[in-house]
Amino acid sequence: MKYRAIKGVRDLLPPEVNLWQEVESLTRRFFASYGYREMRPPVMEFTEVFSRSIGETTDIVEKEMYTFHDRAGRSITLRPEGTAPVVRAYIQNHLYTLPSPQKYYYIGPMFRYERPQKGRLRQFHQIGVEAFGEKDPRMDAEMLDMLRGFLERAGIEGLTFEVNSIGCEVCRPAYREALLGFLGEELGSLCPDCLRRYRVNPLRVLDCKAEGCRSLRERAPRIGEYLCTGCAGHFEALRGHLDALRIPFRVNQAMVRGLDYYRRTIFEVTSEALGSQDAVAAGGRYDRLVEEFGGPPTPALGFAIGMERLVMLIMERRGVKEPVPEVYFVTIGKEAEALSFRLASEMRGRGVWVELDYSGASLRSQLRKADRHGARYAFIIGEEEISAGVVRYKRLSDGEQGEVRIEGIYRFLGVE
RNA sequence: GUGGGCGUAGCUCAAUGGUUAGAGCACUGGACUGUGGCUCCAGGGGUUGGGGGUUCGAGUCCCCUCGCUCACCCCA
Repeated sequence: MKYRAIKGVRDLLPPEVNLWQEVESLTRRFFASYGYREMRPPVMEFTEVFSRSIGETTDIVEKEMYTFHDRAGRSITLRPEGTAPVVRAYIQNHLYTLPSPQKYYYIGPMFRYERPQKGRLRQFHQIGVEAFGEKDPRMDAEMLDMLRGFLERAGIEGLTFEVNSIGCEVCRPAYREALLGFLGEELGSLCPDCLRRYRVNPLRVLDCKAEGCRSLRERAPRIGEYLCTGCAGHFEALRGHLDALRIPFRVNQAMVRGLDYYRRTIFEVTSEALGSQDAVAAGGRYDRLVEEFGGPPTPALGFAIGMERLVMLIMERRGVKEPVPEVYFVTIGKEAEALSFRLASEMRGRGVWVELDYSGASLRSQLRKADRHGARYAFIIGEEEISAGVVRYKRLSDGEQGEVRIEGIYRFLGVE
């Protein structure tokens, strides 16, 4: 084989692609009732759009971005996530002049240079939503409600909803200091990975799977105790609203986000059926990002759903059904071939899926092909049928056959 | 970036260091001249991922390399 696809990307083929189409159409229908409209930002941006928002020291920016220089020497990056481009577009197109809140969704590919594994690709796809201009915690709850409803409608079960508040620029530094102080006394019992986390992103130590670090977590200071009154009140209200909407959730004080722009609410939806990369969807608030991008102060929040992971879960639950042709023409003789050629064109024009056989092979061979294609009906035409002005139909599921006049084909098929 | 597992026909897999690398499924045709599925028969299809080495002899053993996959890391 001369060429292969690049590592970590894949071809999306039928019948799986049918499932993707279903998911996309559910997205459009379902999100619309929450007032979300589609936005289609480009798949590439100036590199700073990502490095300034996601955080210079995050893994994504440090080692996972597809970055290159265009012919004018500018640094361009294939989007590793969707929020930053949408925020950029929100500001550039003055969408903040429209009545708040402004709610948008997008569907499309993201790119991260990582080692592929189950549920993790270098080109993957997200359904993302962003809502701008509303700080009320009911907006957070509304968004989780939409996410919950969407996943339910997609037919997925056994999901865990976790929420947390990581505070704001006022209270988070205080917690960070407290945690650093605590961990500084315990460096001896940290695993090698956590020694690195201690320097880079200490909050992540709480998330460690190693035995020693886990027991440390019990005694570590908790973010909940360090939230300022604003953040604490916001979080408490959110929990109340989630209860009111009967959204089952768990508070996970160890939950951390990998992107720097998050403030206050963060959340994650996971499934045990996914393997090690178990997050189906995740998101949170980013109340300062619009301002940092040069827009007016605008509270905002959003989430993204991993489409590959979502489709994996749906496939596991109900598989994929392959659509089949309605009619497969089987002909004997030139005259019959010509007739079926014309008929097929007309039928297709009326929306019937018709397949033709150009092989000129034996009747049995043509019928076998009709069967292999999974067609519902074989339409058989030979000299007898032509002189009688009929087609002979054979229902492939049970072999029942008979004749139908050519004018009566559509009624026979239940078309119109 | 690190570690484990696996690379033989389109797919799933056999083959103790020893003939010309096989089977099932799939594909094409026939048995069955205008009736599919079931059965039987036949046919096409291979650089055993690639390179080097050991050996009288390598799909099999050794080294390198590439790919896939799972996990770590990180995340959707």
